[in-house]
Amino acid sequence: MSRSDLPSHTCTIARAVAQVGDEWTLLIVREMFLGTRRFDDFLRLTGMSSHLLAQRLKKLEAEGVIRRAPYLERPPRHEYRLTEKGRDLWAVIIALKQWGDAWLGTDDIPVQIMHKACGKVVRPHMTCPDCGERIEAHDAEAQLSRNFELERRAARRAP
Amino acid sequence: MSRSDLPSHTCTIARAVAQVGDEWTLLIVREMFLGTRRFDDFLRLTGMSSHLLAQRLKKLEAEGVIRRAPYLERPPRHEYRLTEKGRDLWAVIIALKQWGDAWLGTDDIPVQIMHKACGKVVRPHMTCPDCGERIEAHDAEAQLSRNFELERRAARRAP
DNA sequence: TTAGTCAATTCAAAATAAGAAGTGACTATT
DNA sequence: AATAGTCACTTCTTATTTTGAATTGACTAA
Repeated sequence: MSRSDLPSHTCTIARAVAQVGDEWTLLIVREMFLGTRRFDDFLRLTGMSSHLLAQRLKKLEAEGVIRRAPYLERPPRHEYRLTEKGRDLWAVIIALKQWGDAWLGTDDIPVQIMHKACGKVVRPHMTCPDCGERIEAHDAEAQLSRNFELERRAARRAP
Repeated sequence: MSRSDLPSHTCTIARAVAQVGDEWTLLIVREMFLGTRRFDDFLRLTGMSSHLLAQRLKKLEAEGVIRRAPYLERPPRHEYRLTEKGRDLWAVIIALKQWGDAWLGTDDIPVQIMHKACGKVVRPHMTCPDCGERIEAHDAEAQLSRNFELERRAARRAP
């Protein structure tokens, strides 16, 4: 069985994790939501090495999460911006933030979210779109597709 | 400036990322939400190496995200379960799932979420707790604390 | 002329991960 | 009783990544 045949890779969670489930990548995406656009700023604000930053930016661009936008022709300069696919990662970053605030925070909450429509600082949470109630782990049950279920059964049998 | 002084580490998002922002760790947590509890099952269902699995489980236990629960004394056997802190990662995993379904999915959605209260399969999303509206990236504005803002300004100046 | 900015690339050394094999305490099967 | 199998790991060697420092090239500002 090859790596990509594993049930972990049929799963869209696993595929998402393969694209953005990496320490530096998530920090880059956080920076983008805070408005950072330039190579040197990413470097200084995250503390990562330039080598790795260049690599990650290339990967994210190839995946369509960010795009390079030239802002100067001579010398060639450009900035990095989130694509729509990238902006859609907002919920992931916010979920991490809420968890961090709840379990790893101190008295100071470094980043707060203001809902433009309300004008208020809020703590967004996961909601059922059907009944409008907040959903957490114990309110939900995971249902596996037939396909996925079969793959997992096979994987558990064969080592 | 030492690594832990970087503004990336004052930030609760960065701290969350340091604890769980890693490919294999996120896959382990996903497995736990799917009900997996035993070493060998994690191995087979994720495809990771036993070395790395043992290491990650140790780290997650040390951080209080999971706990070892003995279920047999002789031979000593135990399983791994999420703690409350671990279960609180649900929103992170679901946010990743929604993103994966939207941007990396095929026709088959491998994992669906059923809201127990409704009995319906739903796609949870981030909501403003104040007005109850769905929130996405463009509806929100990040506000940095005075402290965090100052740290970032310093980091941008000093390379 | 010298220093500085920006967006990288290059290179050696250190850290981490992969993959295979082995371990120890059992249970189940022949 | 001997052999095979399960579970939860650990150990080992080899390969891959990451770090950290230095360098590059096309400019601008003092």
